[in-house]
Amino acid sequence: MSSRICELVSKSALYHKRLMTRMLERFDVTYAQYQVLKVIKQHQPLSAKEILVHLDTDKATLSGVLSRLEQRGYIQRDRDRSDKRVLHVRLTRTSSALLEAIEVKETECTDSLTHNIKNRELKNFFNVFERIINNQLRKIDEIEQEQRRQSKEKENDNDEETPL
Amino acid sequence: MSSRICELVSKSALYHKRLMTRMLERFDVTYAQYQVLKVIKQHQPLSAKEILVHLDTDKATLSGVLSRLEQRGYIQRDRDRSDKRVLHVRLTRTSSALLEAIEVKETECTDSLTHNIKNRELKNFFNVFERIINNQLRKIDEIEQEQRRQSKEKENDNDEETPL
DNA sequence: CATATAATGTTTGTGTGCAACCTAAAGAAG
DNA sequence: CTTCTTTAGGTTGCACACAAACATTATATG
Repeated sequence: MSSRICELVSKSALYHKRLMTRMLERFDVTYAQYQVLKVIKQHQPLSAKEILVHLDTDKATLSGVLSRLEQRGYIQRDRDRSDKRVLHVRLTRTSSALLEAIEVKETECTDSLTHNIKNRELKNFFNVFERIINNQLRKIDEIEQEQRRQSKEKENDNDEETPL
Repeated sequence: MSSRICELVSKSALYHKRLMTRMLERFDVTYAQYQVLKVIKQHQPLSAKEILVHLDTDKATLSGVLSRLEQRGYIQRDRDRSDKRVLHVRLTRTSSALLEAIEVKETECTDSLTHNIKNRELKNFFNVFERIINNQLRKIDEIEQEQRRQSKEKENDNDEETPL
């Protein structure tokens, strides 16, 4: 029965991505790009690191997405003058207008997901879902610690063979 | 509020994939590969097309995964003698044994997701989730039809310019 | 039989997702 | 000032998602 959760979550995430991709097709923007653009819009100007805080993705992935967005003229990347490591990312006029149009379509899509679901049902749904997600996080932690222990043991074994 | 669904679904799917990836790390198998192996185990021997029925993925992706699985000696691919287009895919001894071990770990992971959730709560959760997924599918259909109408119109426009 | 069409897989190209490594700049310690 | 460490971001390599084009083999149809 528990494995049913994984099926539903995976399937639903797949469909969500598919829906967004279809919706974004005619705007010629990918879902990942749109998510980044939204964050930029809400907080611009901001650095790459700040974008990451809002997105649960990876800096390597983000770097690629930003490159493509800049190439297409959707964003501007400038270095900070006092600290030349950090970026200042902001939208261009083109993308600001584009985002307005997309956001309308997006709410249309997300709203359609709940039209036959009562408020009370939804509330319980969220409640259980959040507990499940916490369980996921806990289990991930548990496994990562397990791995760390094992690799530390291996490291110690190596130290014995090749000491300082 | 509806957009909260998308957040939770995306986040949970991400965590699920992360959990499975961590769990599979020491078996040196990716999550996609494991999913394919599981389907093969349950129905072997079977064709690539039949694998796709059980997986909601793409034939191009599957082709790559199967190549890698074959390279590592986890599966065997033979052509059907009477219809040389179709494959007969089956596990090797190595992977059969491996799968047994992995499946134990997997149930351990999935079971941990529900340990603090009552049966009734879970039942309601599934019920709502399934309705949401249906709504997702409906909306995807709606958008795909919209796109088809638009591309058909464009096609007609082209026909007027370049008739037979 | 010959040609058109359909079915099964593979290949190719673009965009992620993610780990591992690299660079340049900033800060800290001596 | 010099060296060590940390930080922001970029690059590389591998696997996958997915669209589109392709090859091969079957099948339908004239």
